[in-house]
Amino acid sequence: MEKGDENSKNTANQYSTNRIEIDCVIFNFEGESLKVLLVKQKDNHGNINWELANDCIKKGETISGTAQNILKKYIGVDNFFLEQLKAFGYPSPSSSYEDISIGYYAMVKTEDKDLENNVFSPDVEWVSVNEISGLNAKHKVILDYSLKELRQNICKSAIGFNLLPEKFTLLQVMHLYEEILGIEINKSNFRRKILQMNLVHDSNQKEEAVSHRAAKFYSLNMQQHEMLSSREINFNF
Amino acid sequence: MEKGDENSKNTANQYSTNRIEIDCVIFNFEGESLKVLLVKQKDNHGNINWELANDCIKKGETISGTAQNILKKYIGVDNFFLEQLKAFGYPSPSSSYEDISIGYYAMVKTEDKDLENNVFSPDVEWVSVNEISGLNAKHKVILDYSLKELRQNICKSAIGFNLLPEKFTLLQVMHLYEEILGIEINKSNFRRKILQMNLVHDSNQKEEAVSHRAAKFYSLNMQQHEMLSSREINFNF
DNA sequence: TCAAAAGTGTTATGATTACACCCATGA
DNA sequence: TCATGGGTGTAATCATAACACTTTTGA
Repeated sequence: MEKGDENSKNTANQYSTNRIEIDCVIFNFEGESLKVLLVKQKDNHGNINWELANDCIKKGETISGTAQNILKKYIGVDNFFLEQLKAFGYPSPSSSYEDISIGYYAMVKTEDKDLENNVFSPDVEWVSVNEISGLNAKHKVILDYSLKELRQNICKSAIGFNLLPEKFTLLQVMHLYEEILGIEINKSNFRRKILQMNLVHDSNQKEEAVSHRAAKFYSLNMQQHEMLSSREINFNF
Repeated sequence: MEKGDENSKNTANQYSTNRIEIDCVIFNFEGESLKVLLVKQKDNHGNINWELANDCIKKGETISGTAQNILKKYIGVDNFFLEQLKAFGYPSPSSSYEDISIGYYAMVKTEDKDLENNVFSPDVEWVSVNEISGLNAKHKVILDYSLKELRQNICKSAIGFNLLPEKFTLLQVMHLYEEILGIEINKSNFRRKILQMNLVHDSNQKEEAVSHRAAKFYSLNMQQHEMLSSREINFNF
């Protein structure tokens, strides 16, 4: 129980020698469905296994810097929303110290998703959150946690708009909330609510070439940095 | 940017050699004020410095296990609420890898606080959150984050009751919320709200020897494990 | 009998819900 | 002209806020 009585292979004795990895749950909203970027990996037996985008922390990198670099590597663009979830510990196969993952979640705008081309590796896929299978157990825990966090946070802040293009229709917003929260929302009540929040403003543009009345495009009435803190937003449906 | 090209002093090469510490913000509600346990520490120059209860991860310990052991060491009792905040990174004085703190916050019931005696060290103090000074910068960040988290979580779950004795009056609950949220709450509206939530039940006991009308004691109508998940609680004042 | 805190009741306001309806457009 | 989705209006219901009031107790 006293300090300094542990094995000290590491230069920083007295400190633990846990292995640390950064894992990113990268979200995208496309075709009415919430998707996550998964990376294909072959294990020693040649079996295919999916995992979250991840990397270890490089010399000189901060932990959030590592997460940002993972995003840049897989997504190419660099206007994304990124926030830490928490640290996850799990038994190490090779050490008596737990392995540690620091989980992050990110959101990428649909319009930025000329991603398929940018991604260096073909072993990458956007998978609907409802259709994920073969994700390793440790990453499944992080994914589930990120979904819980995402659901909570889109209700108390405007971060959900990071999944939509710059210009969007009110119904797109509604479908986003319906999909992520797994609920049905009344259309007219949703419109009234979001409009009187003064959160979006009319861009004076309309849909074109749709086979029904064209919807107005709106854009978000808020700076990126205001998203998480500030402004009392309450999307309780 | 490729894996495995970093310096590999550590046995676990390819993995980083960040130093990790577990920090605990331990809350207590006493005499109408929210307090935090701080530990006195002398730096190399003999100056007094306060820090959060902390330790490094011992061999064979999980990260949450380390946090629990910190609680046991400083508090003595072992029925406390404990939850992780997140991982914090900050520049290391001695390495090009960031140092990492995994922050936790804990709540200790007032009645369990025959703590002053149990605590092994005299260099420990309960300080009102409004009166904290001399806390080192890294721990200040964690403390501030824990307060934000605490404020959010007591509004959407019943975890705040972990700061109260088993039997409490409705006004005690109200004062707890007023103190933590830094607001004033209307008494009759608060009573109506909490009673119709069916969250507490009348214990058929009353205050004794008070120089005013004795208040009823209530107790929480919920199991510990239900606290965080489940049950739609909404303490929006 | 007074002060202090417990505890009750009432009304006004505002948000949410449910639902019916009209509008614009391409096929 | 019909189907489809965009968009408006309204009445009922429910939660909240504000505030005035009564009750119980020890000093």
